[in-house]
Amino acid sequence: MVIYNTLTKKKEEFQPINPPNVTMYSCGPTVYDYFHIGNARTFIMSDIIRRYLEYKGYKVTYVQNLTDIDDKIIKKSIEEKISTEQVAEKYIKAFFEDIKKMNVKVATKYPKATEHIQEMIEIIKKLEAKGVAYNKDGNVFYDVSKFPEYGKLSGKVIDELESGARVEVNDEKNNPLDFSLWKKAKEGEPSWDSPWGKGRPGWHIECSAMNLKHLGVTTDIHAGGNDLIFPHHENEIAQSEMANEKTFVNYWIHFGFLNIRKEKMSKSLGNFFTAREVFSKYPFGVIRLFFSQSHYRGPLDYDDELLSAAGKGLEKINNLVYELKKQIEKSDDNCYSPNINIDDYKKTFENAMDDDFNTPQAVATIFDFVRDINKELSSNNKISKTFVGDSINFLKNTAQHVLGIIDLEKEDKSEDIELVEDLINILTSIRKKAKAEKLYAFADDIRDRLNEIGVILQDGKNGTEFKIKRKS
RNA sequence: GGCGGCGUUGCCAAGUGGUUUAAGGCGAAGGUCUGCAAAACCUUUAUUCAUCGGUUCGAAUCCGAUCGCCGCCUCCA
Repeated sequence: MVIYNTLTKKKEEFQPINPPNVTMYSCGPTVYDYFHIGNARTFIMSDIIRRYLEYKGYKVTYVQNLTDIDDKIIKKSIEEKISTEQVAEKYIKAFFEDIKKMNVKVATKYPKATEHIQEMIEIIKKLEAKGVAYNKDGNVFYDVSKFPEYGKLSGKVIDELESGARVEVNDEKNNPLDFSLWKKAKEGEPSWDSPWGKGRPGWHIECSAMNLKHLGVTTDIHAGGNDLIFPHHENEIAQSEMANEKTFVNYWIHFGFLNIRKEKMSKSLGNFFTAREVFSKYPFGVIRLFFSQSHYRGPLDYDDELLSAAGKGLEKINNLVYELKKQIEKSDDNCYSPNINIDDYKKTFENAMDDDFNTPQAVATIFDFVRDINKELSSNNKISKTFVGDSINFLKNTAQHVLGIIDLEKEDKSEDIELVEDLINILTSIRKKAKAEKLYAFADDIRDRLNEIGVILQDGKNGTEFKIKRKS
């Protein structure tokens, strides 16, 4: 399996430090607001990578942090006249609701910044002792010039950054590129005691601390959006590698942006949709399929037309799932067994995913499979039970467990459903009589009205079948 | 100004030296099935990969130039 590593700008063979264990860190949200659908893309693609590693048999420790103290949270708490804790609590709750809707697997741990203040202080102390950090009246900064490899992730050169047009001016820093490790508390702000006085941590230090505590000195995989490469991840490397004197992360994975009309979706541009709006409009399978149909590193345009195209595609997969589930009940192993080797599809799927998580190709394999199975289904009445079972398992292992676009268990029948089915059967038998007497208008009326409430009637060779259209 | 990415059919999107006269999805056209539909299946839908040059026996894939689009360098997934 190869992974494209931002650090080396190359695809590299994936070699975990301690197989079959894999440690993976995914940059989580700052909980000051609902996250948008662009954030959702990185959370979902990160989830798919994690799921595929598990599919491959790795034991993944997957950590996603929650940034629950920072400038934006403080700003929000002032605006809403509530505490920063209350702001964080509200949006952490929303975060969990949202990722559940997105069918994102729960991480091993969701550490919070405010629960790691002591660990952060320890790292800063180390950096200070090594002369890499300096204290200016209670503000502690990292001296970028002391880390010779600064810029190795982003490909930036310190000298050129300094002459650039957009470097922040801050009189307290020795060098404009130096960044905050510890921020001195301002009047009324939440703060913690530290050797440098009351204050709160800078943004980057939390990830260094949580990685160290929950995943160890060197992490196998660290993932996040493209915009975190610089300065966030660059700074994490600088802090961690200076403090620990070991490689911080072996494989850096970065996700492309979700754009709107070719422009980056962002809070500041105001061109965003929250994940919760989008996920209440489309089922998770549609959105996850949409994301899976393009590569994680590339940009992707958000567009309702494209979402509904993905919806049609998903329906195709779900139709087959429905058909297979029906078949398995009535078939046995005396039935015809198609000359199709499901392992071939499995291999193709794995080859695609092994190549830097090429989900578009993996999805293409699933569609090939769907077409080929449908072909068998349309030319043969009954397929052997083993084959149907294997087909279901293929879809379960790929589309469900790895991509998370379908859910085979979801349709488990309840008693109410049985009653509904009996009622529909009564209606279809009445309709059958009407058709026999060529009362087509009457028959169509039954079909149309059932269709309106989501019950689809389909007349086939063996009589009328029905399916209940799933809402999500 | 520095750094990086991208430009493939009507739309989305894989492919990055020969197995590709370019996968898959959506759309469109025709057909099978049907009382009519729906679903499903079959056929068709890029001799061409922004443009122009070059390297090579061979390029969408490598090199150079040009045009266009986007991102990072400030919080940002």
